[in-house]
Amino acid sequence: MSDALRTAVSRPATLEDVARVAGVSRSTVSRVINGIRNVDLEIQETVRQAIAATGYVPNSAARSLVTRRAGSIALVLSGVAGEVEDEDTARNRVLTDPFFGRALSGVVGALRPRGLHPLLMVADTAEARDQVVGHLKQGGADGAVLVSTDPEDPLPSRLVEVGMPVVLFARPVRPIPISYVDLANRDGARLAADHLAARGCRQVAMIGGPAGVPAAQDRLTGFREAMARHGFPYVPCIEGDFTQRGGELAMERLLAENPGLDGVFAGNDLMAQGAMFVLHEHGRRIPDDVAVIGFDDSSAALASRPRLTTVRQPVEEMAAELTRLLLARVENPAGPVTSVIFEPSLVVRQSA
Amino acid sequence: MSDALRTAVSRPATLEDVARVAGVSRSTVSRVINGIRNVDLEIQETVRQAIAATGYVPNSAARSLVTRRAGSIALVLSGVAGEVEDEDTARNRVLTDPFFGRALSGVVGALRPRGLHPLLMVADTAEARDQVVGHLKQGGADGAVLVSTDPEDPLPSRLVEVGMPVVLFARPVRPIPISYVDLANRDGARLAADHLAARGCRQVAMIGGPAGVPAAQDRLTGFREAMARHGFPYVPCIEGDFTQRGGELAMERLLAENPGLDGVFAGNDLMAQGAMFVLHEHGRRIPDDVAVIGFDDSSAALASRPRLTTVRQPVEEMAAELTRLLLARVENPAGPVTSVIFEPSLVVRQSA
DNA sequence: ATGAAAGCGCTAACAC
DNA sequence: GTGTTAGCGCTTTCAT
Repeated sequence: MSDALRTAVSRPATLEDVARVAGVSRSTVSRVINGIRNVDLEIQETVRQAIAATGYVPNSAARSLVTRRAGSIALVLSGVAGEVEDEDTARNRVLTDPFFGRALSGVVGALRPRGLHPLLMVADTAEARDQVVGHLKQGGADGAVLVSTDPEDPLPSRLVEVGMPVVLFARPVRPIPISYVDLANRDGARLAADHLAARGCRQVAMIGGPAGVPAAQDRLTGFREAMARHGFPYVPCIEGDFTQRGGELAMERLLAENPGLDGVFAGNDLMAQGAMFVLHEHGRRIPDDVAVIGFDDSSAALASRPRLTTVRQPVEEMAAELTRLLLARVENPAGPVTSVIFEPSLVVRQSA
Repeated sequence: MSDALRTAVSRPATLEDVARVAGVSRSTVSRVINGIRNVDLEIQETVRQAIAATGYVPNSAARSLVTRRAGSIALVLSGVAGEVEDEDTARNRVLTDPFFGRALSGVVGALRPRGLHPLLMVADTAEARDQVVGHLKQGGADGAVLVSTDPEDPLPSRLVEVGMPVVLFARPVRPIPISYVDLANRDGARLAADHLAARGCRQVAMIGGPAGVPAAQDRLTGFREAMARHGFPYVPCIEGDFTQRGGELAMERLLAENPGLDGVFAGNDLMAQGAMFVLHEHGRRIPDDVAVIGFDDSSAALASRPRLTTVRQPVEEMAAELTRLLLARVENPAGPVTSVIFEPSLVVRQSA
């Protein structure tokens, strides 16, 4: 094989190669590729053929270097504060959470039409957070969708400070200039309360999420407010940690303290599922003895028996909208900070 | 603000800036950053200070352009052939599958020490597959970890053909030169068979995975072989699709055809869970009337009552090893093609 | 041990 | 409408 030919085979084609084959200049080829008008139609065709003939694919590094666009965005899972668990277990739990899968699906769906893909980053330690910030500052991604499980997570503000386009899934604890999507959590809790009240429950309790999480607070507040309107001024609540096990523990305590309980509202489906297991163990029939309502409408809701009545959170749509918010910010970093609040709905199944 | 200062503030520092501040040349700074020896210790220190002072972060596009390394790898979920479902639903199902979360966790864990992050790509349509191939050829990633749900998926061979470093989760249907990790599925099935036989089950059946999937075939073969050794030459099997719903459907049929059934082995936990629901509905006690064994040891196994006895697949470790296999190939594309087979173990809980 | 200089492949002024 | 040219920020010979 001649040296010339060998080179032609092994080295990926460049714009220069295409230009030579088409008999035009680099710029013209570049224009055709980037869909810029002002190019003669015949020449366009010639160029296209040359591209096909050479098997040319634009080099993204070269393009990024000059456009200053990475052409990818980061999906950051942050604040996985592991106190008891080790790092691997914590990461595992978050990535296995059905909520995460749905969010991911929404992000991927919104990115697809633009030909983009998310860079997945897990920032569960201080070191990992630094790495994430570094990676983004390097231009590793054009922006970040942040899903933070820890309300005290410092990452959102840090990223905003360095001028990165960032958006947040859920309202930040402290007000910072950042776009976000969230659910009308109080409305969701009200839906649950109304349903329980309408069923005739007279002694209801709640299994709440971690006290520091705004969404958990809102759900508790909303639930208590609505129950108060129904004539039940006091609703006991035990704090859970959004895991099934947490739901089990909370339910045990709730049952011990309120044996006459006939309704439970859990801050998410996983905890509701745990609660149902415990109720079952204690011989309570669901929904006849105790009605149970969850939150999220995750896969866990359908994968439990009886099927879980739950407050649906349109996670996929929320994540998709959030991604579009980010993309808008990447296009125009000086644009307005927006937030979009979604409305929950009650999905009535068998548990209440 | 003066023009000069404004520039200094807004524009990220470059190697040149650092060099000027440190009073050395670009090359020297580059050497320090890349940890190349042959640099005077004092100068190294000066350079480090200059880096800190300027807040310099290397530009990854520029680096990639010259090194021809993207510094990221792709995690491709492929072959999500949706015939009944629409695209969104299919993507959702895969991303929400507990198996996926565990695999992702393993990949992330293996990448972290190298400071790398996975680019997540879902290739569920022919168009999406082209996009993935294009992205990789562009240099969007240095290699790909492929998790393929469809045995007929053309992506593995395509990627291998274009010379991309690729590795596969699970043995390819047709032999192609590709590194992979897999589980000793037949051994796993044998574990289940032995346990069921030891319990005294006399009429067992299986809910298999899709017939075209090698792992599903191996589990069926292994189960039948082992049961035959225990004196049960024929084991009925209904094919499921690895979803809970599929498990329910299969169990209904199995029960209709074999009312005297006292043991069921399901190809994965999700189907086992569905089977348990159906058995429960039909008044069968688990494990007293019918013993049930799943496969995977996914989160579903713990999230069911009774807790599922299952064949554990060390997905996280497998994914981590797979990632290391890929990294090795990226380092040395001419290196050997390797496959690593992991051993399953039986996790005995309550269902059998 | 350090510096000078040549690109990597592309886009975007700018000129024609 | 098309070509010429000047970089983008970095690594890497090659001199020194």
